[in-house]
Amino acid sequence: MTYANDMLADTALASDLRVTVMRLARRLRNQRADTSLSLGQIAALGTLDRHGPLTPGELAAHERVQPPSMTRILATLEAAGLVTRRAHDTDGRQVWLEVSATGKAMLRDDRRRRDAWLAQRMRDLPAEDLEVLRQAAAVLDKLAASG
Amino acid sequence: MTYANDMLADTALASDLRVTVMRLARRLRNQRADTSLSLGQIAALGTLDRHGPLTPGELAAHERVQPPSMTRILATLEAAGLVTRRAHDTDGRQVWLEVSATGKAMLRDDRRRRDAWLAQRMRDLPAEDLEVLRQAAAVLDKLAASG
DNA sequence: TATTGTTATACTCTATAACTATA
DNA sequence: TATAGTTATAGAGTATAACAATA
Repeated sequence: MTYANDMLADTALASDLRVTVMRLARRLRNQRADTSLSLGQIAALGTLDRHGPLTPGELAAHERVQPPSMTRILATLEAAGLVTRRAHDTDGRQVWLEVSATGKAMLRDDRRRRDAWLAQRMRDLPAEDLEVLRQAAAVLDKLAASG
Repeated sequence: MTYANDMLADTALASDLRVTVMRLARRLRNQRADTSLSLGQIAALGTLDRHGPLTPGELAAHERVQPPSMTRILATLEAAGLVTRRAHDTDGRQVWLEVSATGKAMLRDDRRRRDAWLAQRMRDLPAEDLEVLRQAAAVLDKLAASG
């Protein structure tokens, strides 16, 4: 196959890559820790952990859900002791949400299990494949961030 | 942590790669053609297209949903003229499902749009990055298929 | 009696609309 | 009046349980 910077070839590669990425993502998704939390709940918890204290409205915007949906998600997370709320400094209508120590531990555990699954499979790869993955991680990141 | 150094490095790479793959998959997923079909409906149609004539039960097993859920999905796909059914040869209880010409055209269009989005972004990458992606596609495929 | 597929019904998740409290 | 968050209610989507037709 002589690819060069041929547009047709790029489209074929894009097609292959898309199918491959989606397939691997499906495997990784199914590998989630067997907690009682839903995917949306885990996602909200993760976002709150990464982006520091947020108000319910900000968190809803981040997760691309409507405020009432976030209210429900938060009710579950608070009942499980994973998220705490504290008063806003200046605005009595708003609230600040934070991930509790329990919540942080849960996220760490969730990530650890997912990483372990992938790392286990990577151990079966030859060294040159690992080198390819190292370089690919950066390039895939560019793609995900672009546009 | 009593990991060997290379094992630690692999775990870190696994973590990076997992986050990256999931992020790109999310972008690709959101890039779907703006049809009235849901993700589950598109997935069922695609599976039926790839794996030839299937019975509702077989298709449900493939998609990891329960038979009643598949019944509902099929009702929508048939109403839209994307799937047809025909009598089983020997077993009167079973039915064979097939993707109609309209359904095949819809799938082609859906794939074309997704490929176009990714290919467009790949055009902004330097040649050496494309070479990395070419090699990575094969390696990622191994990972997705393993275990 | 077992199996394939459908219908009946319930649960989860998310949405829009209406409400309460602060600004 | 406008905004942040919650409560009320409705619409997808999938599940289990019960049922009809066939093996």
